[in-house]
Amino acid sequence: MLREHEVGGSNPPAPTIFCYEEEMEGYSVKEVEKKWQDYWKKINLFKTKAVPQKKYYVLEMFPYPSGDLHIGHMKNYVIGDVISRYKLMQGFDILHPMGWDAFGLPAENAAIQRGINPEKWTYNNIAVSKNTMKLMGLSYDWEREITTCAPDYYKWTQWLFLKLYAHKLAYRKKASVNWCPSCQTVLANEQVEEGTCYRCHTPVKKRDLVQWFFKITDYADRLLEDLEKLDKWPLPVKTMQQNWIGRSEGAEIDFSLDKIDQSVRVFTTRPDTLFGVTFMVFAPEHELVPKLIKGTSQEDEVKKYIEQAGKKSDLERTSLKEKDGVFTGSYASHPLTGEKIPIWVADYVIMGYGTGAIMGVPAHDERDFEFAQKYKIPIKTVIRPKAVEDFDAAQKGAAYTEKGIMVNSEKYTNLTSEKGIKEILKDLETNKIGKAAIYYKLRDWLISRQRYWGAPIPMIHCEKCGVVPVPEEDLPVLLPEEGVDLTPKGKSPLASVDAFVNTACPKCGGSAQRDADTMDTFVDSSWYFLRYTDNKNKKEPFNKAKIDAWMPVDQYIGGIEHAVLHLLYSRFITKFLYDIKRIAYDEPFKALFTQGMVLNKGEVMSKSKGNAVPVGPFVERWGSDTGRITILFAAPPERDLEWTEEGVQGSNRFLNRVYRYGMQHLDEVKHIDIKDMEVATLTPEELKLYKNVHQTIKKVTHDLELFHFNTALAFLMELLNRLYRVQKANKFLLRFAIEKYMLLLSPFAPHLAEEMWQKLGFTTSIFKTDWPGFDPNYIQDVEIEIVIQINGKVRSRLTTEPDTPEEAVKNAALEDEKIKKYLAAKEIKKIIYIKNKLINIVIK
RNA sequence: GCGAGAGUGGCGGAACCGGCAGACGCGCUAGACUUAGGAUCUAGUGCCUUCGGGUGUGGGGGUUCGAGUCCCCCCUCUCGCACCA
Repeated sequence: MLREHEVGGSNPPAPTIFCYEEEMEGYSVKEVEKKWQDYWKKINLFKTKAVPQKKYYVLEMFPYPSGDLHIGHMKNYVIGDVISRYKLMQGFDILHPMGWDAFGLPAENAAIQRGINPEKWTYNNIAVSKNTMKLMGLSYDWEREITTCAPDYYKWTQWLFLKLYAHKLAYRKKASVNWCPSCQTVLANEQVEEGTCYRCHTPVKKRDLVQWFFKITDYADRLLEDLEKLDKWPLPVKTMQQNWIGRSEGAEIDFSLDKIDQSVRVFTTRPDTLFGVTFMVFAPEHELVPKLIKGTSQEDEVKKYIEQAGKKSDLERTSLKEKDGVFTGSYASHPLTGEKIPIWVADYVIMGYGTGAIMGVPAHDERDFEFAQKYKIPIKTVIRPKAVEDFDAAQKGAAYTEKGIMVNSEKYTNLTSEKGIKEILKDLETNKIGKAAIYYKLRDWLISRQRYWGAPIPMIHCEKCGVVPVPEEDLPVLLPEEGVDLTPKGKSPLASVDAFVNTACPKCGGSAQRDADTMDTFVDSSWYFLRYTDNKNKKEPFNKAKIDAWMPVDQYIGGIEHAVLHLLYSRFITKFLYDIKRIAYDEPFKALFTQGMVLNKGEVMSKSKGNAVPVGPFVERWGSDTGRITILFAAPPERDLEWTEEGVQGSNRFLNRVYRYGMQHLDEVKHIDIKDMEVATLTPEELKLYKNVHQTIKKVTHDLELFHFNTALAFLMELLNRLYRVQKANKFLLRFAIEKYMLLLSPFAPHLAEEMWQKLGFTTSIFKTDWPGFDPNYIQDVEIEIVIQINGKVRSRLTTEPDTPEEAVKNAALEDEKIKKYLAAKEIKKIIYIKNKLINIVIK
């Protein structure tokens, strides 16, 4: 018995596992798979057509080349490979490329820790990964390979930056940003998970820094609305994007201030609660706070509070903490009643959303309620539930947050919330103290990184001319290879490379400095799927005709972890390129499939956890086909999959059985042409098998369309079991069954299917053969079983021809011996007949 | 707290519109072939049973001739968001 740790290990393989057919000497899976991989390459099977007629673009998320690929990676690629081969056999012109998301921190860390050049490290890893992919026999067109850290790729990433800049969608601003102290760089909002860095899970800190942003918020509405177009995306991903964009409709309302001759703007989704405002809260970072407290008795206390709040991380400020705050000693006046409203500072209001100031309506907002209770601020009810005449939130001890009927609201009293919102907005607008507004949770995409191994931001800082873009013809701005100290010091390593930084201003020719930051690697991957369509173009990122011929991606496959990262960024960049008329589609991925993870001993398979099963040694021992079947059969692909030794053995057993069956009958069927088969001469038993083949073609095809690979394989196993049970059969029928069987199996176990195909005497690749169709005339079974129920319980069965009329079935059922026994002296109330399925006799 | 998804044998998982629950595989049991079996083949395998049958899809109720599937309530788990005004 193999122990689990031996899977893919270095033990010499047992010969019976290693061979499809134990009797055949020197016949190893390894050699057979190599043979067909070489053959596919030789005949250019996966070469992309320059001009596709009927295109199909299938793509798996490209990996970061960390070296050894493990089974978790393999799952992603195998799913894509099945689809690609299936579509190929259906006559599509396929684009199925692969590449490397090659910029990123691990290369830099390896360089720091072990003194290896990041470029060298990365290209070594690419070589290893690529070699492993070749062992898997994946159907990539390697001519289309791209590498994001190669200058001929990142030149165009920089080009993209310049285009965004030209359209005012790339800008620089000072902002409070997320800083990861471990990675020593800033992060975009999407890259912070529960207050920690998505990569290393160190709690992030806030820092005020000048950084480059992409204005993704300009696209918030379209990114949200167009989710509706993505009917072939999984709902959870769409929901996550929807929540992330976080659109809310409401109003901006201005409150005038007593201390200074300025008003403060708040955002609220509930203008109908305006009469319930009993206080205001400003975020500690709000720009007006210093002005408000200047010279007051509260000044010191407020300053102290702000200072403390500033020290806390986001996590400490938000999670599970009782709200606190301080009174500023200052007041605002109510825009409609003129009432004096006390202004507080509290860190439950954050600068990052809305205007950084809120109107406090404790009666109708849970957070405001909690705050008001703590500081004994009045709670004034202005909305009542429709069904309750006199409602008081303070008495009830909880905020009423639903919509309802307005009360205590002067002329608006007795209006519904919906009506009241409209009326109040109208009046605010007339008085120019408020208007309808829509706010988003989505923030602009912070793309500067203070690290070396990324695409340099193509910008130059000139004392005279300000920020000047590098002219397009000067791209790429190359990363310096010499004299770079990579040790993180909180600023970009490039900043201290004089030869890189010092340059001439493109505008005035005077001395100037290059921007020393590099771009977020998610910028690299936000457009890579476009480059595959024209990966060798030296003049432009892609040719218009070529990209329009291939885009959008028909089927994208990857992990759900990119739901609001890569997938959102890619949609944004695609829409931008559509707007500047570079591409004809404004959504990059027509269909998305998110596969589940591979677990080993209950934990996600990963190198760092030490439970990764590397693909190389595994394939070496068991073959790629066995790995593919194990992955595809064990669970539906969207679900997590527990990798087990038993699963591997079962899959290997299945493939051996397929091969053995083929070999057993090879002599018999080798020279048969199925065109000579006469279905009319088949015996009833043979006809049944013939129909089984047609039924299997139908079911496997159907399941492939739905990504139900596990059930498709179950049907193939079932058919194989039936074939084994047939002792003697018509040669033509056997040939027919084996041929169709190999075709159906080929997307799943391509090497074995190709091998058998050749043994059957074919001289062209099985993948150049049409996917089999079924004859609808041979789908229905020769005879069917009808269940006889009494009061819904199965009591007997009868066998009959399909579509037997109701009367005949009824009579037969009533004549059934077992049934008769149940019916003795009972009154039949009614009989329900479901054609070809069951008959239910209802008795008293 | 909000949002999404899921709960079916010893295990992974099947079951289209409400119509035979447990396909297929693993594991297990017995047998065959064997020097051997960790190969292969055959048969069996939800649970209980007095061998008639009873019972069974997280728990409880309901609709229906009939519910894993539809409706209501509750429990558990996974994932995402998390003071979003």
